[in-house]
Amino acid sequence: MSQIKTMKELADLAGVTTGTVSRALSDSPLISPKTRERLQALAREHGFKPNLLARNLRTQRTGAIGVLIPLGHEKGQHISDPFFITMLGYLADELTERGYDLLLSRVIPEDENWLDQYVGSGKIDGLIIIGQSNQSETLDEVAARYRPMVVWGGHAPGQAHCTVGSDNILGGDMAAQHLIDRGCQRIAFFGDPQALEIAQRLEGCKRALARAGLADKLTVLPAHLVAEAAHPDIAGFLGSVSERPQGIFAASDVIAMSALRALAEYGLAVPGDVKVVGYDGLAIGEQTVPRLTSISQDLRLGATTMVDLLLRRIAGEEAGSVVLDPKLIVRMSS
Amino acid sequence: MSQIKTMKELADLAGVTTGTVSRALSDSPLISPKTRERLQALAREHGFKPNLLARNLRTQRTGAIGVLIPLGHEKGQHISDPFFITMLGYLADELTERGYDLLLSRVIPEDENWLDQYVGSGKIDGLIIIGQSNQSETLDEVAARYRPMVVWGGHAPGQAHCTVGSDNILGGDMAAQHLIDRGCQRIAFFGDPQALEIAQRLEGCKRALARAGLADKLTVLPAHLVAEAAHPDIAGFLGSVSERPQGIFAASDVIAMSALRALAEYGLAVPGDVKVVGYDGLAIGEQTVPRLTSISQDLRLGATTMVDLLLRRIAGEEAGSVVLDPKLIVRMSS
DNA sequence: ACAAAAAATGCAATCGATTGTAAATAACGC
DNA sequence: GCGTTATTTACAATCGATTGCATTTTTTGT
Repeated sequence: MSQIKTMKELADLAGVTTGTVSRALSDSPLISPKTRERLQALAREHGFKPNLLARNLRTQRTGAIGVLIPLGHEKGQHISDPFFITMLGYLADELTERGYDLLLSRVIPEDENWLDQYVGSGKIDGLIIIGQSNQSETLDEVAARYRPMVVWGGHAPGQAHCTVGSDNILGGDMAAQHLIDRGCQRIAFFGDPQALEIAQRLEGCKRALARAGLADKLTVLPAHLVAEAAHPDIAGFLGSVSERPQGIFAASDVIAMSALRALAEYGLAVPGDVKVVGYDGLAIGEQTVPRLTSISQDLRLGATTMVDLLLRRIAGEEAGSVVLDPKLIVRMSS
Repeated sequence: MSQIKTMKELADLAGVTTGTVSRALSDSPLISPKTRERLQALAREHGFKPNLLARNLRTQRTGAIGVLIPLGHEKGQHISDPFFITMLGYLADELTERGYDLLLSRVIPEDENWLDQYVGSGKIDGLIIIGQSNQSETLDEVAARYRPMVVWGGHAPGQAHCTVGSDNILGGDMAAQHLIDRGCQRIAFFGDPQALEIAQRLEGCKRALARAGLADKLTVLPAHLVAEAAHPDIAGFLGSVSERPQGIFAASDVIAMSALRALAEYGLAVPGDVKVVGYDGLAIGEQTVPRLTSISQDLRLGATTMVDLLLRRIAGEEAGSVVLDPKLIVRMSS
């Protein structure tokens, strides 16, 4: 019952060669059922697990997918951000279900070839990147020579990298339209449009307002994405603004939560005095007081789609970007 | 400028052997400064990155730490649970800072040797497990033969596996004492004591109540850990209980958030009618309305400590369990 | 019972790096 | 200039599995 660590040991024990053991353990048809049984039993008995590194080296696949979170324009942003975390959870579920491991790295894009560190190191079969941050050009460049890569984020015409994300313009439109339907005339947008996704949401928001003839009633506050940083932004805004907005469209649920808190601190009732709509549809929106109305992105579907596309790209197929439908979830804050 | 993929190619190009290239790239003193310069420049120029799998196979280390989340007693629990996620983020920060990758897997312990799947597969140098769930025996058993393993969770006398966690008994005591100090006479504990950590928090809670002569004023509700499942538990409890508790000690912040929402739905003011204390001190507690009082665990320190212990164990040193001090963070809910 | 076809196993190269040791080259003293 | 010691570099084994091909064993047909 000594510890069997390698195929050689097991082979010697059974009086065969490593080739035979390898075939027996992988249910090769080239092996007789009898010896297969015998070797599998022996392996089980001694708790033998083949070394995956060696296998991967030989087969040239690692069984791991890299997940990268580039933190370009928001240094303070943490992996523990609810959005990342939610997406990460879904990805982990999806990947482990298909037999892949998930290699997680947080990257601060400092030197320019931060992506090349990963790609071609042989550790991963493919790459999923959560959020474009402000690195769209780098992503485009790498996408040209590294195929198995999928990015969560906004899709723009002429973009070279494969993305999955919701229709941010439509989503922004829906959010603003909902506020208008609820009677809001003055609307504030909270979010920094230097990120592509947020810029698109703002664009949709403007479109809806223009349609309703309220184009000049919009205020844009480039709030931070990180909750701790967003709160002072918002509190400052609420304290200084002359005409209070009747509706707030926050570019993410995290920003919306900060807004809810700031509003409560100013003694403003939600949705009585101010109505609030977020974006993402995170589960955490169920737990706020009041529960948060939001544009939902169906991140589970997004994760599934990203993994699908990625595996097809790994297999050598062509697979283009996918734009998902956003959905308005009306809860209590509007 | 063709793509150089292996050392052999680079060696041929430079007219040396792979051994020389290997030494040059690893700054070996056995190499002349001149050729080292030359080879390093050549490698840079052609964007050559050594294959990590091959290196790892040879050096017998992988540079990756496995992080496992066993979901024993709560199948519905998701990796996207705020606590996991927060811990995961800190671990990712800490590990990447020390040059390790983080290999994430969610495991549902079905067959008994779920842990052996991981250990000895050669993919990881060490293992961090977040939460004992109801798998303490398995962990003890594996710890006996697999050294580089650290577990987040409760520490009990006679435990074989190395743990990092807060002093749950003390933390529970502090939470209950705080509620008592705030004038609460009837106290409810929300949490399922079949998990070790929660059982210990309850024990501390009872200790404080006994000290104040309130031992018979405690109600225990074995609420689920998952927010979606906890809410009906709690709403049902609040609807059916004859004497409303004045203070609620929730065994986790996630449960506390569900409690806040349920209380709001019943029209109960927090902290006016009912005071609430959570456990974990998650950032998300800053965003609730009202902001949540909680027993903080300093998860960042916990992550640092786990990684420290793990690396020492990998190096062959002995390293025992660490118990961290819990801290009361008073916010607005009590 | 024997040749031919089929099945099972052994042999050895391979994946891409690392590293101990041997060989070749350079540096040095006298 | 030659022997001797230092430096450099080349050679080849190694990590642990996979797999094409050669070889042996078994099965089948007659």
